[in-house]
Amino acid sequence: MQIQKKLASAVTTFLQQEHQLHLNEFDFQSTRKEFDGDITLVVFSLLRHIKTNPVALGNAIGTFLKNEVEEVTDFNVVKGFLNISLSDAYFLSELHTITESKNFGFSIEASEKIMVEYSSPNTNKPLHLGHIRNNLLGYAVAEILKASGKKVIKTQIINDRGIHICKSMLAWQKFGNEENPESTGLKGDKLVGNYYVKFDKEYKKQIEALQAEGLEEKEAKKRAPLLIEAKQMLQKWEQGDEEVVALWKKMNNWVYEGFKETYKNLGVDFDKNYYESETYLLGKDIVAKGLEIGVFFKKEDGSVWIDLTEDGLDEKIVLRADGTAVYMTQDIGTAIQRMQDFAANGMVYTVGNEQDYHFKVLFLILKKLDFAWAENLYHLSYGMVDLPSGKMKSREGTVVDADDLIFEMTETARKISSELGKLDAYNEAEKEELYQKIGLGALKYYILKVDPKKRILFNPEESVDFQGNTGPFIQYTYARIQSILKKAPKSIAVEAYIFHEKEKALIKQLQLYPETIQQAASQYSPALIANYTYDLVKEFNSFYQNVSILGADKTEQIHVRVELSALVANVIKSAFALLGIEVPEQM
RNA sequence: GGUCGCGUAGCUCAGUUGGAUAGAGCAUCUGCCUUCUAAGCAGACGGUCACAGGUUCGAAUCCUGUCGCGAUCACCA
Repeated sequence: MQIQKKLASAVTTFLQQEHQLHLNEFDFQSTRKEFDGDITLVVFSLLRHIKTNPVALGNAIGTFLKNEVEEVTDFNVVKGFLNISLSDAYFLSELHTITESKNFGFSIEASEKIMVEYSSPNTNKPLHLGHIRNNLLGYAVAEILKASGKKVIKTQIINDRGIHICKSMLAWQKFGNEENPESTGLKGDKLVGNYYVKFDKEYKKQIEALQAEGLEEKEAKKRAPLLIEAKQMLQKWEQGDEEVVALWKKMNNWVYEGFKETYKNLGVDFDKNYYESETYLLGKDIVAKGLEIGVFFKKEDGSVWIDLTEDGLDEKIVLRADGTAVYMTQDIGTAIQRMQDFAANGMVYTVGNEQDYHFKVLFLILKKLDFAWAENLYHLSYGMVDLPSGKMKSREGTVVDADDLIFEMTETARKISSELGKLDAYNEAEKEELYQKIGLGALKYYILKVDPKKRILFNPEESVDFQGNTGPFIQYTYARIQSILKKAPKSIAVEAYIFHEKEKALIKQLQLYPETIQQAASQYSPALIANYTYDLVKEFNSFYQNVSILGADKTEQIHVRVELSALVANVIKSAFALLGIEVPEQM
């Protein structure tokens, strides 16, 4: 903030003149509501350098600022806090500055390029609430990074191969009767997911049968024919067996069609998809090279490891004894591939906190392999979404399905909107669109307002709120402002003005938007944007309810208040766009 | 057991380089629609900031220990 710099430099001058002290950094904070003033200098921290009474020092600085800085109109000192009041002229000029700035809050795009990975689903089951959190976080962080001035490439790696994929393939082959999305009317990902569950059910039956014959559980699990067949199928797939590959392609395509629909409904997208089937062998060369230069070492059985004990971690395998790739091998390869493809400066991985250790190791390995960009890798680790009953488990059917949840949110929005009955001007199609906006807004805000690293307890019995600190509340405020703007007179220039306290509070809150974006970007936290927006909206509603805008006494009041309202609306829209939430013109 | 994360009002959450009397929403209660949309506003009630020490002018915030919850420690991903 400009004024803060100006005040700081004045304080520097004061300390130099009066105390022969050279200080540039001071502790400013916004003045708390219960005190008079707009900005506060914390005098306490200066006492380290000047042994004096904080109140006396505060008064001296206050007097100096009032005389020397034209924006300062008054001050008061409470304990060690110097509360400074700023002039109406200052607020007026700030208001105009914000109005005139293009893309207020956004930084100009620099050359730095960041890849953001998110979603990265398995192709054997539909997306669930956990994926929703992942998708919303990844998308929002990508948008926030863009706003903060970075170039961003959104990507995902689709986990389209492996034993778990073969399980659903096998179950379909055995029990599917050639069922397909058309014949069943099921979404492709749902259909395939059903067979994944089916596999597990039949597999468990076989285990039980074997146990009844006297086998130990562990042994029974290994010997169950279905698992053996699935493993064989995986081998065939790796050998390129035509029939298996054809089935694999067919079923994966069903899943992709399903995902496409879910992503569309969720409003997320990607610039580039990577497929594990195309990348899982990458990394082997790197491991070979790393072995040569001594970053890795080989054990007697031929497996390759890295010793991270000096870094406080363990030994970690990077290649199996039989020479096949593990997850880590693939991730090393994919990271390098991506950097080659896009010449990015860094990468953000949106992956749950259960993989904290994996990414710690991955980043460390890449550093040891001496890739410069390895310094700029970040694991956007987020907490699990749990149910009151505990963890969501696809195989046990205890998941909250993404499509179902989106549908239910839309239905709730429909129900509430109908009861309120304010939408007579809309036709049916417009109403549908609005219910989607509101329902999704509620869901997205509900998830994004929480600090990513905290886990979320989602209770399906208690529906997501539409009142209070919620998406719809903020959307509603936006809609209200639009209604005012439609009725507002043409704007005129206002030269002088006496501000209402609530107007000043709004300008102060608006000023925080640019730094909030920077903070959210550097901390990879959409929650900061959500909380900022909520504070802004809360402030606006108080203003709206207590101060007449279009019915104000003086014309300049109408104009300033309309201008202020328009700015608030713009920032709501802008901030919500960062969260992937749309705003309605009316609701 | 080792490592990492979390613990703030009945519930869900803010509180960011350590700052004033710890804030919102939900729930409960009280007012406010004849004025710009009441999905709102104004107010009441509600706290041992898990616990115990320490650092200092000042700690929910930093340090140490304890307890509780979660994750992780696979030739799984």
